[in-house]
Amino acid sequence: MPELPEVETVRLGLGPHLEGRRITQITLNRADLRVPFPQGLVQSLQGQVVRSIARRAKYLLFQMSNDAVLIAHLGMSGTMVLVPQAGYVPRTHDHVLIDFNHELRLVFNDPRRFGLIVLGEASGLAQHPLLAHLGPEPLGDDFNASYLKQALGRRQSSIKQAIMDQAVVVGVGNIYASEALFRAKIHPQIPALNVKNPLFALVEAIKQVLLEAIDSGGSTLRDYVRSTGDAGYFQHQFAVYGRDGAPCISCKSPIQRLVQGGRATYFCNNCQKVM
DNA sequence: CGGCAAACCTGCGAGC
DNA sequence: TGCTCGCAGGTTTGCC
Repeated sequence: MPELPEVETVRLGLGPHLEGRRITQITLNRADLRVPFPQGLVQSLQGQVVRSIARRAKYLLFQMSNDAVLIAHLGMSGTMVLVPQAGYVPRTHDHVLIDFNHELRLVFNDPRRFGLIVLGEASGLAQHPLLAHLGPEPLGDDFNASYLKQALGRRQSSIKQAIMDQAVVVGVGNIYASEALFRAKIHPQIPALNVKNPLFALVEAIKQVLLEAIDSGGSTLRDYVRSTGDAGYFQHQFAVYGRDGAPCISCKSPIQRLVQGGRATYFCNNCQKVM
């Protein structure tokens, strides 16, 4: 499900409600998601106060008062929704419940179980195996055209697959890769090393589309909802994603669909020609 | 190291 | 109504 804008929307929704709150109870309704829940997960977190909720790439990082960090990933279909404990109605795939004082309950639901919840430590968190290999944040200053030029300089794979590689830049998934390439007028099948001047436009396109999507609360296609349970609405702004056969918003020629690395890519063959 | 297919898992819509 | 197939916001693994 979630790419950076969706994860960031969840983070922004959870932070004000959970920061400063104490975990009073944790319920694990199964033993694992993509990976087993760590031994000691409950003991490490129970009774601790959430100091802050951060995000790195598509990971949510709950910094606890005891230096433990709850690292959560929503996978393809995960959601984190806050509900009043009293009003909670169990649903299929509610795998983890985290209760806070003042009767708040954080519900982690994930039908496909591609998400994960593990533990890290605040000190040296960047060295955690899940985080160590990640590239720069797309909204930071260190993600810029000169960085991207050196990062892609020897890449034979397509530009679309390259920008979805979390070692190149984090947070860009299948939707926003297509959308950013459309905005930068770059054909998705061009080998990454062949993209020269448009790299500046691509950097700007990635930043813009992610920021606009965050402003819209993310994109809801199937599973994703905000921490309030409400849908995002950036899906109504898609220029190309899921629009194969429909007219390009710029030139009216039909949007094309192809498959790259097993993932659907949408693009305008007329507008996206830049090498 | 690079690139790519397959694997992980459930649900939904399309087509027969 | 009910089956099968294909497809879905991600990441890892194993094979060339």
